[in-house]
Amino acid sequence: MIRTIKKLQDFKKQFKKGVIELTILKLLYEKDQYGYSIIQQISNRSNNHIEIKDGTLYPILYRLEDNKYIVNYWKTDEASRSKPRKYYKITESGRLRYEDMLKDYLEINEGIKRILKS
Amino acid sequence: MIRTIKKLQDFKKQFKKGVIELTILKLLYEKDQYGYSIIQQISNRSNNHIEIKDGTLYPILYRLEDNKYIVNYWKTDEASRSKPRKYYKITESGRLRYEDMLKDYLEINEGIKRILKS
DNA sequence: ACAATATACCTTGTAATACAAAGTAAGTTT
DNA sequence: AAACTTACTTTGTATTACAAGGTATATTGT
Repeated sequence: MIRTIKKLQDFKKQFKKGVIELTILKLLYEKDQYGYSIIQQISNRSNNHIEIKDGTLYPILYRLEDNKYIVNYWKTDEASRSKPRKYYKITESGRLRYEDMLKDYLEINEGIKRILKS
Repeated sequence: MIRTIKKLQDFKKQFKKGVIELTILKLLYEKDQYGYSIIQQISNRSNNHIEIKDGTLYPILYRLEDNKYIVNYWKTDEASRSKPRKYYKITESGRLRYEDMLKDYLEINEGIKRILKS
């Protein structure tokens, strides 16, 4: 049998699969945000344990938008900037999505915990 | 800008990415097992919250084997069966791999928890 | 004022993952 | 004998996060 040997993926990267979307929805659930700010918040609130790349974030935002979970609008901040930032806002269906995801996440997490202990 | 709209993947499936490997290594860390038994144990110990398909498990086992984290041997059980089963055994490097993965898993998990609460 | 860095957004291509769906064959149950 | 479960295998596919490239404006240091 011929099998090409594949290098195992970095596991931090693996563990992030799926949960990034969950964390993004959570942050937008809390308040409207622009992309760059989401990246920083995820990094800060996770004590720098979770870092996501902008090249990862933006495609996820478009995906969420295509699926009507979020919508965007451009906004120029009063402060000093002249250049507007692209803000994202969660929709009602996005909130439901988040709640469903969270439920499943907690379930899977509970299951894993049970396997890992003992 | 043209983007093909992609349906978002079932999230239970997503959350499993990466952690399946971790749970398999954990079970083999405990004792030698054959493939089918691993599937059942993951299901049982997770209270049926995590179900993996045989078409998912076996390729992972081959992957782990290619990477020298596990080795296999055929064994015929005394009991009654005449057909041998393919047992897998974790290697020393597999144990290290498990410990590294666990560390990262817990770290990511802690980070996510911090983002989700509040 | 100028350079360097940070902010903010975007796109293309790629490797890895879990699964569906198919198959083979030997046990066990009815 | 038929039906079901156990046990292992393979091929093809959708999705995901990222690397690596890009553009352009804003801010900071000297």
